[in-house]
Amino acid sequence: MSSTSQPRRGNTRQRIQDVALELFAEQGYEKTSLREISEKLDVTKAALYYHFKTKEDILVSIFEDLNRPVTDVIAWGREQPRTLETKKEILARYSEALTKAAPLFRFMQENQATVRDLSIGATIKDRVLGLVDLIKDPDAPLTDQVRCLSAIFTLHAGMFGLKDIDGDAEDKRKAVLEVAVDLVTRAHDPGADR
Amino acid sequence: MSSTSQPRRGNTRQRIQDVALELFAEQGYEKTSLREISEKLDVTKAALYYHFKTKEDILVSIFEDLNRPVTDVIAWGREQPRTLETKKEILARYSEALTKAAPLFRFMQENQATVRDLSIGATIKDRVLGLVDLIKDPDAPLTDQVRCLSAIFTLHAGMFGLKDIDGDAEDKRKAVLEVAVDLVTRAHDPGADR
Amino acid sequence: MSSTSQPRRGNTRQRIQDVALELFAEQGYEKTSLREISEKLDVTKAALYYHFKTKEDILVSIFEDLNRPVTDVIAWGREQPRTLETKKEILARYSEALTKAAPLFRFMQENQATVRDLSIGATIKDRVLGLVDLIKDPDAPLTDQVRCLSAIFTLHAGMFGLKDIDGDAEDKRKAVLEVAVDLVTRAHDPGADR
Amino acid sequence: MSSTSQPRRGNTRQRIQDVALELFAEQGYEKTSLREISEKLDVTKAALYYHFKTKEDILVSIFEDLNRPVTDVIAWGREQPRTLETKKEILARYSEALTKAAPLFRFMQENQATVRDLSIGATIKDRVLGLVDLIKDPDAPLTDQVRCLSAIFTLHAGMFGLKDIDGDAEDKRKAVLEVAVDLVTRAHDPGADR
DNA sequence: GATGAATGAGCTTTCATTCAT
DNA sequence: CATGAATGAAAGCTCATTCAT
Repeated sequence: MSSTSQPRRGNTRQRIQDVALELFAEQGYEKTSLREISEKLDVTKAALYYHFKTKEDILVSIFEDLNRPVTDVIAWGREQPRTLETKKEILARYSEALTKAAPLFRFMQENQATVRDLSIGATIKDRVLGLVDLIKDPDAPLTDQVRCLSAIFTLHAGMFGLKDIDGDAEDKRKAVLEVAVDLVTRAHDPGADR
Repeated sequence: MSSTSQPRRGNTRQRIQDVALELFAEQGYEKTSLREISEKLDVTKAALYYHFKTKEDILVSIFEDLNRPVTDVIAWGREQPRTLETKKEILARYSEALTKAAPLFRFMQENQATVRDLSIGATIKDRVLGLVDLIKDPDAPLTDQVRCLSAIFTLHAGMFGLKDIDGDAEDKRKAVLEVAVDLVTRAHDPGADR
Repeated sequence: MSSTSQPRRGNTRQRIQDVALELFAEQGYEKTSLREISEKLDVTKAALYYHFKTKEDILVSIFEDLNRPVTDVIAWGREQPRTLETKKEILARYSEALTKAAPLFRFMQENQATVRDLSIGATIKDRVLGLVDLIKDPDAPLTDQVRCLSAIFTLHAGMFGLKDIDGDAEDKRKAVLEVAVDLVTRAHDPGADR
Repeated sequence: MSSTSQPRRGNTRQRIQDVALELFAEQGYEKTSLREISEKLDVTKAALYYHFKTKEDILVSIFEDLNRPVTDVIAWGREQPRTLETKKEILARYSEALTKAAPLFRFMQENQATVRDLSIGATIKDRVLGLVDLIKDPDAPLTDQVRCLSAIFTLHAGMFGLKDIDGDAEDKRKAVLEVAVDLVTRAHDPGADR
């Protein structure tokens, strides 16, 4: 009586999150139905409702779990002096955080319209804005402010836009980080090399 | 004779496209129903089907109309010498094209997951790749290739990521373009100032 | 100015009937839409409404045109003496009428449920009953009455049920007729060869 | 505890099949909507989709359940010697099978055009052809092959074509069977009484 | 003799969600 | 810890039909 069936431990909640994220990232949030998730898990739809209150709640819980590292980076950044060194370190940590929870961030990137008016929407926006604020100087020339924004978006873009360039994944990540760091450096210390 | 039950003018097709794009951009493709579109136009859903074969077809038709300028930029770029001047001009033209059809590109940015497996998905990917190819040198160091990618994505990001920075819209556009040009310049002529 | 387009004569009504019957027989009445008919004819749906009042009206008109021969057979039969010779002749004429308007009768055979509550439904039933009445003797033993019914249905079945038997179409028709005649003969003159 | 809002018994699936078959037979497949079925059952349309994947699936499930006896007759026939006795027995068993699932077969008879391109279409054709093959000799004269076909169609026709002849239902069935047997007998042993 | 534009009703299907067991 | 059965709402889509031009 202990064969064929699933690993009967209390890890169902986790499994739901895993499968859900996989499908959300692959197909988008709206196009993924609870039926699909439950079938892939070989449980009933009702089982999902035992573990989560709504479909949105599944996504929120995933987000809350995986977004922690990013929150941490921001929290950490807020307590550091606003030096160039700090900014570089923020980028490095953010890059790493993104990489670790790549499927979630890919999902968020590709489902902005959906995510925007879900409850996490505001959170996400705040997060990115918080990051940018740590890096850019509101009194700097517009161009330099754009550079900082661009640095963050470069990290984002680096996660998906490089599939068609060949090279080792880690190498690519480093190159992306380097470009971002470069942008922020130029923004931080304008005139340095122009 | 200009009131109640407006006299079926011949511009319905255009009006459908306008309203649809507006709603698609605002709420996302999936969350915009044909009922919503038709109600806003004060026609029946069936009327939409007189003008378009499917919901997707509405989007495709909008895309085909508004994407033309971008196609043109790529076509033009392909026939120019691959000089730095050309690259700058491409960025400038692309920036302008994006601005002119901002709602469409905002929509595409925020609905990537959806758009990906619609029929226009491939077209879009090709378009961006085509642009990047015009700008980057496949034999350049990875970092410089990333710079080119980053330049394009900076233009994209500039359309929505700057709402929280104040300043005149046109000023911002120029700043964004300047950063993009700078990135490409550094990629084109590496070592210049490092 | 007289090339590419359709044979611009006033034969549209006829062409509609032809195409409609073809599609009705092929796909069934309900599954054939007016859009399909009009597209195949390269006219608009509205054009169909110029020539016919409703979809049903198209079918009715076809029926009225093609059913005439059968009506004639019955009318003729009613004025003949009720001899075996007459019955044989009725079967022969009916067989011929069926063959000539095969698509219509195939259609009616395969769409009984539909046709039943169309306005022609009653007509059709009357027609078959009328035929059977000409052939069977209401006072004959049940078995012989069934033989007469069977004779008629054999003619019907012969139109479609023989596709998997090989042989010349006309040969098959004759064989079918022979069996039908035989059935009626046995019913007419019971005990003859038993 | 037996009134209002009946206590969701476990027989809903069966009830759906019953009501569906009733309506399909009465009005035809296309003209019967799921709304109609669900209203007659006092459940929602969505409930139907809990039990069946599609409208077609409802029909298929009915067919699979009720067609079994016919399949059995053919299977049985295939293992018997091809004697006249066997053939008679096949007809008898087939007649009985038809009678027991009369509504289904009435439906199939009257909705051939519809059923033809549903997934059961091929099955049905094979079934009739299988039966005919058990009875007719492919080397016999064409007329005798027709007799066999006619025998089978006589059984079919007997189910609906006799409503206007009075007499006890079982008597009529026997008469029909007798005529069919007679046809096959004459086909099996040609020349006997001609 | 036809078309262009539209409608109203209806269809099959899908979805997130609920709740008694 | 989960299921079986069901719901209410809505979606995308198709159809026969109408009517001014």
